[in-house]
Amino acid sequence: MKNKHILIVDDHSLFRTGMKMILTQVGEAAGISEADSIKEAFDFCESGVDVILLDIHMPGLNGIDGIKPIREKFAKVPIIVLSASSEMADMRKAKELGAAGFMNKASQAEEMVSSITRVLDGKTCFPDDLKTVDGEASRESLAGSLTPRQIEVLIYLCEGMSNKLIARELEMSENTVRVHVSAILSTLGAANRSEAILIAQREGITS
Amino acid sequence: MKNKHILIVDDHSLFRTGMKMILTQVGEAAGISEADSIKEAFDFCESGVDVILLDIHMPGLNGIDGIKPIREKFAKVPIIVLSASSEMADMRKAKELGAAGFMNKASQAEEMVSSITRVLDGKTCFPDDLKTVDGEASRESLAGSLTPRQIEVLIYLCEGMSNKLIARELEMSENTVRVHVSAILSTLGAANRSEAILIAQREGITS
DNA sequence: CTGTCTGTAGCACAAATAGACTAGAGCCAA
DNA sequence: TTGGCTCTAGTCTATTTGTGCTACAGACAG
Repeated sequence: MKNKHILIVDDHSLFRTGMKMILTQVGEAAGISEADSIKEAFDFCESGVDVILLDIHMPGLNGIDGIKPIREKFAKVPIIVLSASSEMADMRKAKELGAAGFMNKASQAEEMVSSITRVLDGKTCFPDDLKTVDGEASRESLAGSLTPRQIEVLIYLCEGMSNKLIARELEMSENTVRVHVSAILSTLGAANRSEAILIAQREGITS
Repeated sequence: MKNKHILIVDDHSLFRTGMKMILTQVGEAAGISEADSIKEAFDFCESGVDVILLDIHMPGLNGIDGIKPIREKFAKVPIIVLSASSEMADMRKAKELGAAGFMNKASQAEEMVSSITRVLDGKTCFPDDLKTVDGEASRESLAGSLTPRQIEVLIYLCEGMSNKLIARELEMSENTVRVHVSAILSTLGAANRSEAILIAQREGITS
């Protein structure tokens, strides 16, 4: 775990602190960064990290929907999904979307460290129960049919921001934001941005 | 906080670790114990603690269900309820059951420490919305400052409906809907209807 | 190499939204 | 009865939003 940079993405600062403690004590990681949202996580990814610990339940855009855009933009960085509830559905979804591992927040510290080590070694790490991703294939999530950039826009959209503000935030023109928003509305089947927020939330974003 | 014994009850070991870190760094507490269930918490109570930090969501006996028995057996020990979700219902329930405080797990460390200090001083500590006592008056924070008609409009607003649709639904002119929506935005401190939806959801106004 | 997809951005137009006004009708408490 | 509040409805702007186009560059697959 030496010379590795770890990014912890969780909206609970105390969890981040606890995680950081464990890692500094045991792992001698080169660096540990903390982000409290997908949005912020992107910024850290830009400056380079070796593994991401991503909480699955966060306000705004769900962690599970954050996997895809991160994977596509920073393909080399493995993601370990964290969850408080060991729901099979969450695990399977995380695996399908390209996560490298899945950890329950209630796990023992040693267990977590070994999982992270495994993933840093290029392996994957899922609970035993998850043997196969069998034919059922679970219905495609709506977020899955959005492009990475659209999801980024959706993140800000879901915070109630105007097109102008989103444009400033993502450093693109307002026109471009509109194109993305239009595409999002069409994909989600929403009549307006308010409905888009509600649909995004219903599809697992605030649950 | 000196000479005080703090008990952390949470099934997530990392959260306990993070909490413990914060407390040892800042608080010079005399002792910090960790329990991962209500059952175990009882054992620690026997040997005497000064305040209990109790997670509301735990496997087995729920935290919220654990408040009452602990209060009855160890009436002197104040309980601060911890939750990942700042649900108004949870807060209210915790208060009714005799908790001395309520903290969101996503709070900043300083905020948590000051909450604990308050409670150790014999005070209570609930989020502002709930601070005004009187049971039913507590809910009246934001929703109470809206007129009945405004709340009706807000309900449809929160379904993502346009002014035109709301007007049709409530059988009033679109102009009137606008007046109500304007008043709602102003009262809630929202910049636009999307923000109004988010605020209304957070405050539990429409639930 | 040739499409296709994605992200970017522009233009134009219609619709929706937000804010600042005025103003009347009805209700209720001081 | 008066004053205040709510609900209603209107006008008038200014801004935002949503849609339909075109266009180009980069990535990627066939």
